[in-house]
Amino acid sequence: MAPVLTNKGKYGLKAIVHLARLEAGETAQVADVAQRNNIPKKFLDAILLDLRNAGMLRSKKGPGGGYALAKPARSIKVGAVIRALEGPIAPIACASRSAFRACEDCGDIATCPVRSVMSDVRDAIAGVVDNTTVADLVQRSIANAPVHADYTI
Amino acid sequence: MAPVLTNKGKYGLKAIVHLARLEAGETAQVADVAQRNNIPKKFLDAILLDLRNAGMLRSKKGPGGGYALAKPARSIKVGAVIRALEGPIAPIACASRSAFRACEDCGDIATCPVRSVMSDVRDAIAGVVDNTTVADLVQRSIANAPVHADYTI
DNA sequence: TGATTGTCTACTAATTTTATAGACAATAAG
DNA sequence: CTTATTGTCTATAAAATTAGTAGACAATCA
Repeated sequence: MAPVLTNKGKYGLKAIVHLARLEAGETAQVADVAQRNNIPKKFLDAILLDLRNAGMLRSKKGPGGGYALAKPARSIKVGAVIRALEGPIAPIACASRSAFRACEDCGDIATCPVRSVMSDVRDAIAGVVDNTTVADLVQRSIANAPVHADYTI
Repeated sequence: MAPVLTNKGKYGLKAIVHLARLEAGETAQVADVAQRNNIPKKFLDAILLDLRNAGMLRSKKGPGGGYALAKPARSIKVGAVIRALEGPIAPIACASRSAFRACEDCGDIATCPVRSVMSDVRDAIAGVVDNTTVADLVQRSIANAPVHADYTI
């Protein structure tokens, strides 16, 4: 299959997890997030801007500025991040709820078997990404880490 | 998201459902399958060839030739069709079982939260496409069709 | 032998992804 | 109020992928 999650979405998820791991009130600069996660800085600029415009991040310009979450990590769904950066999650437009569009080659939507199974796929994907939050991702990355990982060289 | 199911996969599914609706022993020519499903003929050539090489279809050249299923529709999984035409179903290579590949920007696969949630998505997608057969698609397209559809003008 | 139908390679066009460049805007510090 | 810093935004370009086409070739049947 064609990639569902492009670099844009991957970088965005990594970045928002990075921000979710900051202490309360703390901010991080784009350059720092980019360097620590091996993300091209200019590309990350555009990504964080999208997430900010979607209401998930807040930002501050000037010296000491940077980015932070705009709301609690547990209230930010992975699906919202992906939709903000990549658009609808449906594998094909005719199976999308938010951006339905019929195929030009489709004779009858009601009887199209491709649409039927891809609707099921859409629901299955949504079932995962809309029931997983950024807070869950933070917890998993910690849970999977070796003990004392922070203290190794 | 980037499209998961490209035209290639969509056309392939439509074509194999078309073939599954033939009567036992019957074959269909590429030109006919293409015309009836609004698929570019030359493009469909390549698609059916892929499905044939994957062992799902059999073909016969020359006058009276054509394509037919190589095995019962209930034994052909939608997932197999998609994998044959589009490759692995995982949204990202690091979450693939059949074609795993680590991201270049990834520091540690074990703690990567993106990989974690995308593995769940992969499993969710596989849960649908590997539990749906071409026979199921045929049945749905019939079940959803209006009564006597075959007799309307 | 000739018409028909699938097989296969090579190629091109269109679209999407992945960035990069550079001007601009806001803010803090001196 | 000037300067350095950091985010904002538009425009553009390179690379990769998808979508489709062209045309020669191979097998089969009448």
